Amino acid sequence: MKELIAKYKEQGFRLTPQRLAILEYMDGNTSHPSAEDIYKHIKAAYPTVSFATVYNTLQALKDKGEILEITIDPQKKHYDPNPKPHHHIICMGCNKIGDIFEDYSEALRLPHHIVSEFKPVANHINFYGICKYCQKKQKRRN
Amino acid sequence: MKELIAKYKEQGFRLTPQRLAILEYMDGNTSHPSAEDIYKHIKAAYPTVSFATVYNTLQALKDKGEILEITIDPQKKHYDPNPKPHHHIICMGCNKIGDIFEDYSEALRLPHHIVSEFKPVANHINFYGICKYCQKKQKRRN
DNA sequence: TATTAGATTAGAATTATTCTAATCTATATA
DNA sequence: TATATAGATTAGAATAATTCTAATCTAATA
Ligand SMILES: [Mn+2]
Ligand SMILES: [Mn+2]
Ligand SMILES: [Zn+2]
Ligand SMILES: [Zn+2]
Repeated sequence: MKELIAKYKEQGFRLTPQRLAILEYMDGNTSHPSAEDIYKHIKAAYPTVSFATVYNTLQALKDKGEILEITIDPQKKHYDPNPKPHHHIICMGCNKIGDIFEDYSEALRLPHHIVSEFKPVANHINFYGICKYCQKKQKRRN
Repeated sequence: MKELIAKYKEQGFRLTPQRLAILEYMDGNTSHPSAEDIYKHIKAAYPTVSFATVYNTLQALKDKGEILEITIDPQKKHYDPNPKPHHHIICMGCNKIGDIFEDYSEALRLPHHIVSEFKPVANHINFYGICKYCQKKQKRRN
């Protein structure tokens, strides 16, 4: 975290209290928060913070490659402070997102006709499932 | 297509001209249109068609398992008349989406700690790349 | 301490999607 | 074929996520 801050300063990334709060909230956070989750959290300490700041900061961090934007929840984007390529599983009940650090890249060979149409850059596997909590909820309903 | 219509009638799925137009447009369509793409196309033949009808019909077809909703473009949902599980590659330049029918399921084993937290239901691989057209465009810029 | 490029803010705008409630119609049945 | 009606369509409002704007503020530098 301190190294992070030093690194950002070097890069001329101005460190404002709002940005520090966002960085602190994200640091090591494995909950894959949405912009709103982040906004609400930061707002507790900085009541005048705006969504624009949250989105601007997320965009800046994304551009730097420090966070990932996750496209798995059809409702909204989620953000991941772990930029190391990995995969996700989302609960179809409550949208909770889990990390999957398995490396499947060897197996994900693309067919030739695709490679001749697209230059592949990255890949990301979305697993869909039901979390333990939602499994219980389902049973209760039956 | 005719079988499709027969099948829907059996199921009590009322066949309106708007729905037929949507079905015809989707049938065999590999372009992964968005709701707006579909709306614009249908509107040419049925100028009073509404977005609500497009979304309602897509929802109904999704519920029947006849189409897939694709979460790969962070901007909007795309729809796929091919409900057979398969994967996609999206061009990071123009958002064009291609099909990948490779079967990777054997390789996509989840680690135990995930399986004990989530009951897996499905998976979908998003490949990201640059299509030929956008590759050319990039070169032109250099 | 003064300067200023860049950041923050409130609120408006935009975009995708869903909702509402009035009207219409595909289908079943007499 | 005419009628009844459950279900579909519609225009437009509402909602939700995200982006934009332009006025104000401030972190970093000198
Ligand atoms: Mn993650
Ligand atoms: Mn497809
Ligand atoms: Zn859940
Ligand atoms: Zn392209």
